[in-house]
Amino acid sequence: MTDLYASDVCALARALVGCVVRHGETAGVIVETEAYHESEPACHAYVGRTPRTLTLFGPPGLAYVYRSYGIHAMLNAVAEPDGIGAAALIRALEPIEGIELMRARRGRERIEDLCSGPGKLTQALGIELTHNGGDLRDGPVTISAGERRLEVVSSTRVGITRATELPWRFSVPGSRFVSRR
DNA sequence: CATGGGATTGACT
DNA sequence: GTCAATCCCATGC
Repeated sequence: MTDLYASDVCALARALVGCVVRHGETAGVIVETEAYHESEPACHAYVGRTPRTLTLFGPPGLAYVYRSYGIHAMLNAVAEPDGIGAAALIRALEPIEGIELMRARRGRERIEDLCSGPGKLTQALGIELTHNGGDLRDGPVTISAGERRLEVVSSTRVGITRATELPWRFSVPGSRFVSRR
């Protein structure tokens, strides 16, 4: 895992599928990710270093958490060597621990509704903007190797308006826990 | 200092 | 299918 973070952001995004995100009592297996790199305009780091994007340019293995649409927190794993702005967005999880707590935080019962989207999973795991800049190897939010080997397919990213042609979305085919529209 | 947009979600027609 | 919620911060005057 440690070496993976420093590698190419697409390789990291693909490798993260099947890994386990944990925060406190809650945890889930990653089933969907997307890669973002400073060289393409969909990435926040495209505009260069700003107060908001500082974490993206930091050392690999950090959590980059930002607020989207004024409402939702988004969890990313910073990739590539220190000084390069890139990160893998965690888009969906299969819930495995703390499911009752997730239900309470989400106000939903169906297990498919708990973590099937980037804004949903941060709410379910209780991840906030204060976790921005934290180390994913030390916590409080951690990512660790999973036990299962999952099939992974790539496709185009969703919810963006620029660089929409890049096949930088990675997901488990047929999983009922991926985000859907 | 004012403004506008966004890697989304859920409620509603 | 449409649309509002809501806030950080990048950008421009």
